[in-house]
Amino acid sequence: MDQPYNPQALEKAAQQHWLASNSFAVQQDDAREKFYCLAMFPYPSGKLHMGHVRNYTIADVIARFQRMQGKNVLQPMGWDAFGLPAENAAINNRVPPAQWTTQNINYMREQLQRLGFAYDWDRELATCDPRYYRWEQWFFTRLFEKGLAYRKKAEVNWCETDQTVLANEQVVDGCCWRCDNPVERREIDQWFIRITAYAEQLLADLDSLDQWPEQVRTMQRNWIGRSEGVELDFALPDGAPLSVYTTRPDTLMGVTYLAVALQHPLARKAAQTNPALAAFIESQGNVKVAEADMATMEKLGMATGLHAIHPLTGQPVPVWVANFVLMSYGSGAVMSVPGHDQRDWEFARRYHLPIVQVIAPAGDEACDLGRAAFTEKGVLVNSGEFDGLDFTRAFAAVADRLEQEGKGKRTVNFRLRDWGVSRQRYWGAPIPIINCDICGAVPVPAADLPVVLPTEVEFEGVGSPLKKLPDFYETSCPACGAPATRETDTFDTFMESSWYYARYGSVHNDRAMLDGEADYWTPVDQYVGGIEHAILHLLYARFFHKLLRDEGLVHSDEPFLRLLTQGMVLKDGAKMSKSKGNTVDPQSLIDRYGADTVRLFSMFAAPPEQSLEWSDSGVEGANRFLKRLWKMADKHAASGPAPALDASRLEAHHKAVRRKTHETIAKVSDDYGRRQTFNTAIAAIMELCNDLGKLDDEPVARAVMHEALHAIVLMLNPIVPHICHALWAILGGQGDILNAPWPDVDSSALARDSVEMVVQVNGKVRGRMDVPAAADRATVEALAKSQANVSRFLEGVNVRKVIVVPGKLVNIVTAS
RNA sequence: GCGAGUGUGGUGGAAUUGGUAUACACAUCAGACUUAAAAUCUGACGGCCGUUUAGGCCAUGCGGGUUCAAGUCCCGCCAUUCGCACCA
Repeated sequence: MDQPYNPQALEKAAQQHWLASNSFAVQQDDAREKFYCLAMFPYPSGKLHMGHVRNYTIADVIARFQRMQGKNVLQPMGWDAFGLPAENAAINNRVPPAQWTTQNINYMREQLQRLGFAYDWDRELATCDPRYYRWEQWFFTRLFEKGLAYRKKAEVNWCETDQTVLANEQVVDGCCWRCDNPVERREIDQWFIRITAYAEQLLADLDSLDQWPEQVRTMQRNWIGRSEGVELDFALPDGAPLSVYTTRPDTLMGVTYLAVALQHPLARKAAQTNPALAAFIESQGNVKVAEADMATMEKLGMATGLHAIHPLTGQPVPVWVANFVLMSYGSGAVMSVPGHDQRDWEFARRYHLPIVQVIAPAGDEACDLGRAAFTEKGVLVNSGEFDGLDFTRAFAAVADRLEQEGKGKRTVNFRLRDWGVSRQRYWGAPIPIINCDICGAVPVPAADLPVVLPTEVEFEGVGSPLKKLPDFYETSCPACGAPATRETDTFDTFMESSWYYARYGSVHNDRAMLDGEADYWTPVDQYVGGIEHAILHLLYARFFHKLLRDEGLVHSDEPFLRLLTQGMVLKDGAKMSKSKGNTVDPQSLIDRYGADTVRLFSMFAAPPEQSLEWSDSGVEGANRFLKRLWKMADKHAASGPAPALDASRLEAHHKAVRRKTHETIAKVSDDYGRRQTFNTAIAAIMELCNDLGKLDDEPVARAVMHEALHAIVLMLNPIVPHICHALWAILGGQGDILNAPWPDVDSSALARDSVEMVVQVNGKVRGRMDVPAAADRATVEALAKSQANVSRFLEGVNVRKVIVVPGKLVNIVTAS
């Protein structure tokens, strides 16, 4: 009795209770609805940062809320354990990546446990564990056998000094981040997975994801980038076709030059006999392999001296090499129409190439080719037989002509490229391929999996350690038995994060990748993670799910039914990062205020999808609220049992508090379940607490208070589970609050005798009035006009109309 | 460069379907308690004008538009954040 709020002690007690009761371990249970709640697993970088705390708190709130709805809730946790930072740490600290990673995992696991997240720790997994990645290796061999995995040459950022491939983030201003020497592009053999074969499905199924944020679906649609166009051939002097893809065949008669990528075979061939061109191509080779850099660099080109024949006019058109043409999109060559494409226009201006108008505005849009390209769709001019056609007809007419003459065909094209999964790095899952001089690339047989990554390695940062380990790479061909070499590239870490959600369901199964239990839990009902993963991770995981489905391992089309993308955590308006020196260590806050305060603040400070501005004084405010709540409940309990509530015998001011209680239950339920705006749920509970503080000590009031406190503790339990665990016991709650049912709204408590309405004159608020809830329109109107400050504005003017929004406002519109 | 967001008091934010702008909290100021401070409790708190009271005008990044009514819808800008395929 009269105990102060002691978060450190009560949080320890609650966590020990959960541990002793094995509270969060779950099994398949067909009697209840299942709910699979998942937050994106962390990379074990060292210690938790505020972004983690926010991410995992959001998911934990949802998981605990759903459990109180009576569902069978799975919430697992694991580690995205492979990746580049472990290699950097190995070089800097001379500690093997595996050891560094394991240490980090052990520390971060303790931090997560201290925050009280309701995880089924029995299902914990780490992607660097051979028991995990062996199934990924097996699955890759299945994809290989199905023709969905293949090898081709692709460009990487290469540092000649360090003899190593650099990630885009390791290239700074065109130079290596470590040795500062210029980086060059280099083509090497790499493994790819045919995501483009699933492009149509990945696009179409976005329509079914109606519980995803619209912005994420839009971004994925744009990323996939389906377009309908025409692939057509210009004829080179030797008769060979130069194939280009265009979405604007209506502008075909306006082509004044062609542009090919630096890597295009034609460019390479021309460079052999043209030293100036060779020098130009060479000079453009140090732009890093990133689309943003390609798109923002200065647009440069050079004529090859070659001309190709226009398929319809028969006229020769000059062929240029241009640094902005992407070899990876379409055929690596484009037809340029400077009159109607702004980039082509700028290039033509720079190099004095002709600009021809073939589209005229259909309406009154401005068109001045001396100032800019006209890029709208319009009506064809200067196009011979096609003159006068609009876009749709011109598209059809030109496409028909090309198809009839065998010079082109209608084509659907995607911006999406196949997924390159090879990494020339050590700390990743080995690609399970054996290279044999006789048989070529041969997948490692299932019986020989996993191909285990050696963890006792010397790590120097120059080249891959695997290439220095004959014990690892020397082997024999599984097909013919001849001496052969094991692949030393490892998988892109997106491979591991693309299917981990499914493996949690069958994490202990060492005979199969996934089983019936994984099928039971999938798809994930609620996925929570950073907005920065809106495209790549989420698209790869959607793709992988379809691959798993087509292998018969799961029986759904999509992995994540509902998605919540959380915003960044900022400090002083900037993203928290070590380099900016504006990080806040969650651990020190937990030590000082307890986990509940940290959880409460991160849920209260902003809606989950928006960025969150960190505030130390805001954390204190959250702590203050918990202290007040504790004191109020403790005082109430100390006064002995409250009398039973008799709703029919409440006075008006008691009735008002009870109405507030049930309005709050209704709002908070909606905020948790439908809106997922936890900040407004907390604000509503705070309002209710403020009202309760004004209640007197009469027995009737204590009954109202008792009902409200029970509801408050239940409603706050998902956010601050430790204090609620303790308060539940103090207030005499039945059983474990984890499993307590969510409070119900008593709709009879919501009834009102009168409502306040606003009165406007010409849209400006001029008064307020209490109106009987049952009043009809005429009564409301008359009452509004009789308000003193309203009638003042109505003197001597005619009322044109009166708008009544029942229960809200009256707007009296006067003739002006 | 392209794609997608965001912008409201001194600060974080609320306003859910076009209907009372600024809920809730932080900070600040004043009061109570205290020898004093902290903690706690109570109150004030967008700007300007008026003030005994009542009230009025302006304000949701900027400029237009639609509407009886716009933070919310439309058009055009500005600033800023995320992503751009080898960071995770």
